[in-house]
Amino acid sequence: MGTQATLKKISVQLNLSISTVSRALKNHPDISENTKRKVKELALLMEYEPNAYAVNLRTNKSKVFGLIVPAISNLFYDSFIAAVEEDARKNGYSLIILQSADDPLQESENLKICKLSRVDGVFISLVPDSHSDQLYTKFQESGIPVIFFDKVPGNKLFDTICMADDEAATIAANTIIKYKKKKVMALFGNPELSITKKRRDAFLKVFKKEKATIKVDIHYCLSSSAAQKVVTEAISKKSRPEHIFCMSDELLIGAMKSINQSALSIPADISVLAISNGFIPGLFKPEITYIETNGYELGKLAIKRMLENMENKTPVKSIILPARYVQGGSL
Amino acid sequence: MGTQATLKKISVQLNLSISTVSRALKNHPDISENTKRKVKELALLMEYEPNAYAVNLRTNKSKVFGLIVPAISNLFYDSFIAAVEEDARKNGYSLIILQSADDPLQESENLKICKLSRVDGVFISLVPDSHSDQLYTKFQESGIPVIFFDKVPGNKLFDTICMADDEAATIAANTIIKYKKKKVMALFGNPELSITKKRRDAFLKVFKKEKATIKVDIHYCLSSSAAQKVVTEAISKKSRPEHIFCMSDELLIGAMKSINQSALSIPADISVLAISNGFIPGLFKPEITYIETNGYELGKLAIKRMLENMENKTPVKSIILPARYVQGGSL
DNA sequence: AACATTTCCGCAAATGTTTGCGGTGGATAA
DNA sequence: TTATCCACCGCAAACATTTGCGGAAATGTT
Repeated sequence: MGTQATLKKISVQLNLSISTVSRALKNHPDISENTKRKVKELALLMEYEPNAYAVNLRTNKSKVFGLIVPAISNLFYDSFIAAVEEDARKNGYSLIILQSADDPLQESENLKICKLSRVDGVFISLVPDSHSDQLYTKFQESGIPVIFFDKVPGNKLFDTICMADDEAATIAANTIIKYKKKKVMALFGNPELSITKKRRDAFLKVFKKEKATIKVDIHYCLSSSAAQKVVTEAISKKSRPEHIFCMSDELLIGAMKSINQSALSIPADISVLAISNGFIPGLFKPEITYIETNGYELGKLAIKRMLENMENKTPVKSIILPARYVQGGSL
Repeated sequence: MGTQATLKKISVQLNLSISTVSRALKNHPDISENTKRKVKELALLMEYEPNAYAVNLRTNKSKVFGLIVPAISNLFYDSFIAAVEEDARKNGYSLIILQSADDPLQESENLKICKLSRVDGVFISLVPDSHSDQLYTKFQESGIPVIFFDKVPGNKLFDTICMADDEAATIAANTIIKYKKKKVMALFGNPELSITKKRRDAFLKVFKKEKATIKVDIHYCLSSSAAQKVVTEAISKKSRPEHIFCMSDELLIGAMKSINQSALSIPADISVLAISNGFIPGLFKPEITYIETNGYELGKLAIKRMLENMENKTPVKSIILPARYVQGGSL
């Protein structure tokens, strides 16, 4: 602490100016090989490390990205974060991670923290009822790229990276039809979220064509336990659903807890299909058939896009990750 | 970007000195209420925000903690991170998160990144075969607290926060004995890890007293799929185990996949007990009985300890979070 | 020998804040 | 009146780095 090496200390030792030392360490062509060597040797010896604060102040760059998610402890987000972190580090960037706890105020707070710590870019997945519009537009205006993923704003004014939500939901619906299920229970998340709307609309659109021979019951559940509750209720009735569709891992977990507590067996008594990150479905017996939403790949795309933006500002873009059908034994 | 508010700009507008503006915003007693008011008003109007880089440079503090884990995408670590993040933010700190990918080199890299970005403190869970000793001792020496959690160094020279590993393993062993299981298969993780050693030793110690009436087969598995493999092999033999113990969620998942693919039913044919974070066991049917290792609570303890260290340096301390037995239906 | 060019390096400003110290003007006390 | 004190404020250094510009010495060119 007391004896941190600085450019100045090196320069004094070698009877050079600070600027020469600085340039020597950066291989500036103005400096002779000889002094470069001497400087570098001493720098190594003194364990010199550039003071990030000073560099940041001078260059007005921090080499840090902000990453805001509703929650870290989530199978989708944690793999997303993992992917972003990997490639960020490879490119000399660090990640400040903030969680909004599904609270719009918290989210605004987090955006402000990003602003204060002057990050070079922001990744964000919005909470329901987000009202942080002015905050992130201000980022954009001041030239700091904001990349939205998963839960994105409705309009087309920003960089967004999403799953192919409609494609996934369409695949799901078509699969259900293909298996000739007539009584379908469909579990969706918070209806305020664009992701929910997209999946629901695409899902229903497919069934609209089926001339009402199929009964589709939509339920909106805000949590895993909520899903468990409605499923328990539904399967206890005599006219219980033949099939349960879950738009997320969270809902799938709730549904499966309910089914596991019942006497019903999958897929004989009731079949199950989900949109999922892929980890959870493999834990059940039988393994659940799902349409994959790959958080890791989404993260890779997001950081790639961010690095592009670091290079040179490109026009706003919407990236969509295609869906993939993974066969299990639940349907 | 071009028009960021600074102390200087405010001071020019009001015909004051920079220092007066600075002090006014900080409620320094030297400044009159009148000027304070004027300064604050203008600051608000101009949307002044202190330049973090400059503050850091001047004060030599960053209000940032580094957090290094083997992997983010992990049910234990992500809840740990979530807990730390919550309380860090409440106290004005941000979190830089780095993953070591079970690679000692990566881990050293991460420590260096923490050093370069001059974090105010470090949380770290070590990878197997970690050789970053010099790195983190250097942190300590330069007055930057390092708090180890979960996977900690063997010696007692550092702040550590762990589960009550021996207690958990002891409870597990005693439970197995209580249920009169005679052929036990025990799955442990990487034997190089102190956490594995602690759990294994405590586990075996209990059985040592049982005069060899119980057969305990220890297996070390480095991954979920490795666990799946050894379990599949074991239960296919005619003298298959009556019970499977898993020291972690990861191993439990592998074991359960194997059992689910077999015709064996739990707990009739084979019983299961795990040490777990608590999320995974609830997904199976029947729910798995487990001894809880609570990542979230561990995180709360870790950040609390860190904040204590920020206040004033206290002597090295080892904190242990007691274990809790949670009854499921698998035993 | 005079001039031009290259090679190598230092000066000083600039980034935005914090903070020790000193200074001014006015009120109060002796 | 002079000394004392307080309330209020500014000067300037310091934090460590980057970078435009200019300049001296060495080398090359006529």
